[in-house]
Amino acid sequence: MRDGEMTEIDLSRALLGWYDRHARVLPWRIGPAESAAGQRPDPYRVWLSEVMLQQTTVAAVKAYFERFTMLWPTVDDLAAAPDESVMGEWAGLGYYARARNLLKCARMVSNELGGAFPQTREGLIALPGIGPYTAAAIAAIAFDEPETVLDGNVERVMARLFDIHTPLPTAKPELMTRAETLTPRRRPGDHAQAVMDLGATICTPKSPACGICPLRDPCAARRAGTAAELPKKTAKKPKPTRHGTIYLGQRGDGAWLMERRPDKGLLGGMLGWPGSDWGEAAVDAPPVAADWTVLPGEVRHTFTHFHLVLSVHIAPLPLDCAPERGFFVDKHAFRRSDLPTVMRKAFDLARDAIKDRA
DNA sequence: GACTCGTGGAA
DNA sequence: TTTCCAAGAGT
Repeated sequence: MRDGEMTEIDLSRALLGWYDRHARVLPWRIGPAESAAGQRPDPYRVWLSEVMLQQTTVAAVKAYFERFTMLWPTVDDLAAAPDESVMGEWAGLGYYARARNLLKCARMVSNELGGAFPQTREGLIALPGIGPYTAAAIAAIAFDEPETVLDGNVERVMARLFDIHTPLPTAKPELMTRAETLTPRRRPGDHAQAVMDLGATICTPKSPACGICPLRDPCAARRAGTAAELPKKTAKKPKPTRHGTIYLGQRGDGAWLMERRPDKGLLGGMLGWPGSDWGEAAVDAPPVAADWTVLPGEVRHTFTHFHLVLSVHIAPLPLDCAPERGFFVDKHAFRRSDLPTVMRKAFDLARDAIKDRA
């Protein structure tokens, strides 16, 4: 079949037919049969999943989604939760501004909107943490509004389907236009999820499974043999390496000296160990005078835009210790799982060193 | 438009 | 080991 013989309606129909048979079963979804029959998923669960899924894999999100909905089944429950609880439960998932905005958004919906999410893209995008993609996704999936989502999956599928070689992000408007032409008036929510499922399971970044793709016939890139090299992307800058020092001090009663990081910036709002700034070289900056010991080895961690090497120092602290910065977290209140990953790595290094010494 | 902002799995 | 990258948003 040639390109011109398949209309947008044909493409959309082929995709929905595939979705009806192969839709992934996910905790925040209803099935395609229920959706086609007019049922809708819980907007709270759709919103929560979409925020968690921003730049994050389905595999990583599942456990967090289950835990959040167990602790806070409704948006009102989440709105009433203490900041530290939500940040602690988000720890390890990354991009912590999402958690801060999640709480802001939940409290706006609960306190100002009567606990009901806006049903339109315009209403949703006005809320914190909800951008162009997420607003369209919630409107389409939760309310079956005829909105078009454009995420990494959709970009890849469109670039291949229409053999577009313009590099991202320049190509975004063009890809959006293409995606819009495929969005059907019936079942736009299922259509959105169908394109994303296709991108996640068939039209994958590396070695796409074109042989079993429902759109293999109309796909221009497959015909041209360029599918695997699309979409084109502009080259990224190399990551510099930064160095720093952090301090794990433990009082005789087992309490740890910790600090809450400021809301703005890296790991904003998260619990962590006090330390130096991170720069060209590691500098000494203990939070309190004590007998600090440098641990052998180091913590290595890579963030989005730099590598980090941390020197870890430990010290026993007196019961009457009065540090300039931070506060003590009681031995029984301390939870490793409340920490972002880089802070967990430092804790593990210190824990092992203390264990080996004993 | 350019930067910032996490993490873990796959190749 | 390094690179890529996953349902992006905020500044």
